[in-house]
Amino acid sequence: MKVNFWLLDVNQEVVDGLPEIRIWGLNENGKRILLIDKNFKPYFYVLPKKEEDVNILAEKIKSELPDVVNVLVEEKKYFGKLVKAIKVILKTLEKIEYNVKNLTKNPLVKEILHDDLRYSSLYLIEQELKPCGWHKVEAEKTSLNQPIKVDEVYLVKGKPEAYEKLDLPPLKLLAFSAIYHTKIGSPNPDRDPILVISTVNNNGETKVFEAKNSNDKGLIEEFVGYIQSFDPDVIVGYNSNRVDWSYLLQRSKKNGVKLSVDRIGEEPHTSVYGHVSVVGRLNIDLLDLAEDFPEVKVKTLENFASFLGIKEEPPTKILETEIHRYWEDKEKRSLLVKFCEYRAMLTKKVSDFMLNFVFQLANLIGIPADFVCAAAVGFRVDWYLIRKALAFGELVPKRVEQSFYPYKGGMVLEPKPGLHEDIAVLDFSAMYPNLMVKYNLSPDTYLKPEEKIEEFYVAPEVNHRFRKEPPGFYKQVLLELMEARKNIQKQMAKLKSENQIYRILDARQRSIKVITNATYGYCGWRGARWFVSEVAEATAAWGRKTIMEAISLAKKHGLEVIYGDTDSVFVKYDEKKIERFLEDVRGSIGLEIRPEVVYRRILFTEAKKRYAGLLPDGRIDVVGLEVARGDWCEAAKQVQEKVLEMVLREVKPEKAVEYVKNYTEKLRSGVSELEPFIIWKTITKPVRDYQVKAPHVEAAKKLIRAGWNLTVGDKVGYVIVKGEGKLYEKAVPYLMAKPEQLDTNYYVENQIIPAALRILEMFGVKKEQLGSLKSKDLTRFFG
DNA sequence: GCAAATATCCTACCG
DNA sequence: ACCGGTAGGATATTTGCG
Repeated sequence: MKVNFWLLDVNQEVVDGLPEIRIWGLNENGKRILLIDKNFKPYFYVLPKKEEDVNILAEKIKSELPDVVNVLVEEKKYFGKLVKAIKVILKTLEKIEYNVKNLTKNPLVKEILHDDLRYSSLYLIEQELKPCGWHKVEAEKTSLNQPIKVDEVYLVKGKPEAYEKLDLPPLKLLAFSAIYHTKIGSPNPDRDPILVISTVNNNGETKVFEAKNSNDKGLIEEFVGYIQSFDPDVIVGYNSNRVDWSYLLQRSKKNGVKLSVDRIGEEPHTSVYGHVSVVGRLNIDLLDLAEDFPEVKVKTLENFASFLGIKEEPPTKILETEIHRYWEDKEKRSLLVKFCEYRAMLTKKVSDFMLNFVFQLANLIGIPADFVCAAAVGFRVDWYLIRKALAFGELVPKRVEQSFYPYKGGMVLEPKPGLHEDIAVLDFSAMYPNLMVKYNLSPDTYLKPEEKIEEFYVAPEVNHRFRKEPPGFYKQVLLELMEARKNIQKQMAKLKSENQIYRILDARQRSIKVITNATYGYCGWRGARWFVSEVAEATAAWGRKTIMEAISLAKKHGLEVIYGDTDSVFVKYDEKKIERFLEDVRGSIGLEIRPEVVYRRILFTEAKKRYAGLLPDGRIDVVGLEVARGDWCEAAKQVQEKVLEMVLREVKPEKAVEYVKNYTEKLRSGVSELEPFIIWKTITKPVRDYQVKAPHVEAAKKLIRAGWNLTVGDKVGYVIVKGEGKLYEKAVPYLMAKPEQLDTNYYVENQIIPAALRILEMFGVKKEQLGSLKSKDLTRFFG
């Protein structure tokens, strides 16, 4: 019989020593199904050192190595070159490692490939199965003797076939949030129980599980029981991969409870990319997705939700340090529970915004959704290319850390400082991808210096050569991506934006854009499987040539160029001239350049990559300046923003001077809250590895000493307090400081005034006018 | 011997 | 654990000065 299904998750099992693939899905009737495929055999490729040895080697492998089912000599491509490869098909997964080790020592063997690709991922790719997409397959009903949480189990008989259908099946989703007990520092699962877990499902039903007398055994059992009875397809949390699942596992172990939350009655386990796998369900950590939004500086659930436009205030604001007091106070405990419910509800709402994109990204990349969320951009591109490579008959290179030389990147023009009126920003659309297509820049088209052929492109400055024909791997992939995106946009144009299909299409085109734009960065990444530095270097070189040509054309058309960065030119707005210029660029450069925005007024300092402009709708765009940064305190950023408003909207710098002066005077008299003065910085390496004593590192050490878990990548929020000595001696985690301790002088002199002066010094303003007490002349007298 | 000048470290931004 | 180009704060080290 034909079975249709939407692919949720996939995993591999070994039954009686033989590997099998398990596909978890939903069918068109909304039933949960499991498909078991026993037909796919593990394999790897062997490349001989000398092509003439291929048959001897193949024979040898077949006769001498254990577990080999079959050996095929195939014509493949490797970095575009035709090669003879031996496909070694095995009966089990067990002997792969042994055989690979054995062959590595064989003098006839040059390289072994595909043994580093997971069996279940290879299956998805080889069978052309796409996660979060619809397929049909010939299968027959079967049953398993282990208890499995699905409506039907099938044995796969044929090759699955994808079909186009955009609608999602009726997925059951469960969002959860947990609160842990602790008196000092971070909660420790060895010591501190789980106090509350709250869940919200996609029907809006809320559940709360509470510890009884600080014993969380019952809580865990009830939580597990609820997951089993609600039986979600998707579980979402926030920071669940790193924190909640491991905490739950450790508390379960301590309580002698089995955390069987998956569909086969087993416990969650950590998988690749730090992702926690729950068999048969998608376990999605929304924090992984927050990493894709650089606008969100401190990645709390609340900040992420607020960025997405979810305006929900917490019932009570509870700091981490206050949790145990709320719990121990019988009257306040309900507030803590409400707070947990609020976080679960926020998690659910964030998932409503994100899931379409997640599903479309998984569908495009071709690996399960929970997997794709946890993978960094480089690995997403990697998996996309692996799938394309197999379709093109290309062998997949291994991921090896390559030696690496820095190379020249994009070109940035010196801005013309000051205020300018009516400035148009014109930029090349998808410059790097288009250059890669235009000049066929790809790992397989790169010509080494000794290679002699007739038709090639030569990159400017760096002189790398690339064959014109045939179209390279990157070119084919990029053309396909760009074409697909155009088609989707055409379909979208026919629909209304509130239509569900429109939203899915939008998510799909966004996921395509992400991969397209990451391809250049990927090709220059030394960890990339298809890393050839010359490709990245040539792309950047062509980029520089292109923008320089655009600049000289702009000048030829009488346009005054104010600034430019990589793929953009900022020119004085003149409709007629710009029109002729754009036309000329299309004709003589052959790439499309588009008007992006016309700023009514724009301010440049002498610095590159930093400016602020007044948009036609009255809003202000701030680029690169302190307002756009996460490592300046909120107060300084707000002052700078106010200053920019007065300068750009009203052109009244003197008004801004008054404002800043009043502000600093008031600030010097003390503050009542710390929040606007917290400075957030990331800990980028283990604290003992730092070569200098930096304020944020000293603050981090204080937190660690107080029992907080701080790991690389975490942000530390600190304030500067009054006292003697170096700045780093006065940096204190904000949780450990009181408003009256704040070193207001530091904030005036080193935060507010520099941020304001950055703008106002363009108008000849001196820091003394803003209330600074520090000046070179004065220190000479008094110092 | 000290302060100014310069170098280095560090983070976060732009495209 | 995607690239290079860039700014700017703070600390560390060197230089200049009889």
